[in-house]
Amino acid sequence: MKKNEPMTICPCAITIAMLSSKWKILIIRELLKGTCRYRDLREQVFGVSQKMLTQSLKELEADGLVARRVYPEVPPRVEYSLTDDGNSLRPVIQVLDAWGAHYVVEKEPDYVATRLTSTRQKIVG
Amino acid sequence: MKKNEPMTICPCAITIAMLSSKWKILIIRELLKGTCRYRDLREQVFGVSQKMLTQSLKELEADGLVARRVYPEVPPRVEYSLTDDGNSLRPVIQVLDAWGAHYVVEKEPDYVATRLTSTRQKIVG
DNA sequence: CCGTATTAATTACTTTTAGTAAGAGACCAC
DNA sequence: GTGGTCTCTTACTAAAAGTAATTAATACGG
Repeated sequence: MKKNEPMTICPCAITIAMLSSKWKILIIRELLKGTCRYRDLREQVFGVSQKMLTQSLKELEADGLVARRVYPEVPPRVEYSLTDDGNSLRPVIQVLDAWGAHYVVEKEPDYVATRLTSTRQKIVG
Repeated sequence: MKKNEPMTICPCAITIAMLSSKWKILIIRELLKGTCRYRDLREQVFGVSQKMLTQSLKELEADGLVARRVYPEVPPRVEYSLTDDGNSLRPVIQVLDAWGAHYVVEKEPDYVATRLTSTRQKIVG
């Protein structure tokens, strides 16, 4: 926790910073399937609140991973899609997915479910 | 946000649940290099507090990713290492690492540093 | 002896982040 | 006008993370 030290940036940490918060990864995972409206994401990304969805999308846009397109209609229509940088996360998401699937098989779904619903977040969908 | 719905577990979400919190990933990244004492981790995982390190290690142990071995000495010696399941995360960490490195090259280090030190966490090391 | 150093935690407290729920604006169909 | 749709905001609460001080046990220097 020392300050004013020479630091080198750890690439792994960058990825974590960009994706931090479970929601971002799940949002990108959904967007990998194709362009989505805000409403679709809210339905598909199980458990995300409107606030966190908006906030996550804003940050992802700022990081250049997600593109936002507003259609001047009423009711409003906003479409989200992945940029090239966003799409470059496909193999990352795939590996996360594969490891999770492997872990379930190893440990039995019930065991994993216990862990998911313990002190920590209940991520499902 | 509906309740009492039939749910299927998303493998990607499982991975996120197991690794959630930047510290766990950075801790595992360090342990991939070999067995470590608590003290080593505190030095190598830049910025982690004793509390978060202890807490993260406890959860990782509970999830079967990390093994903890205590030597009855004074001052105490506790060694941490990865289990087989923990080691199976190597490709995951590698992909995170690779993507982060690619992102830096794409965006220029200064730009990335800005993002890392904005509203969100300052992960370096 | 007595104070100091060491290691792996823990505890109390503060700050930050996430979650919940309600509302706002803009227009159209009825 | 009343209700409905859609994308956000805002105000508030709960949970998680960060900070800093403290502990237990003992060896070691002087």
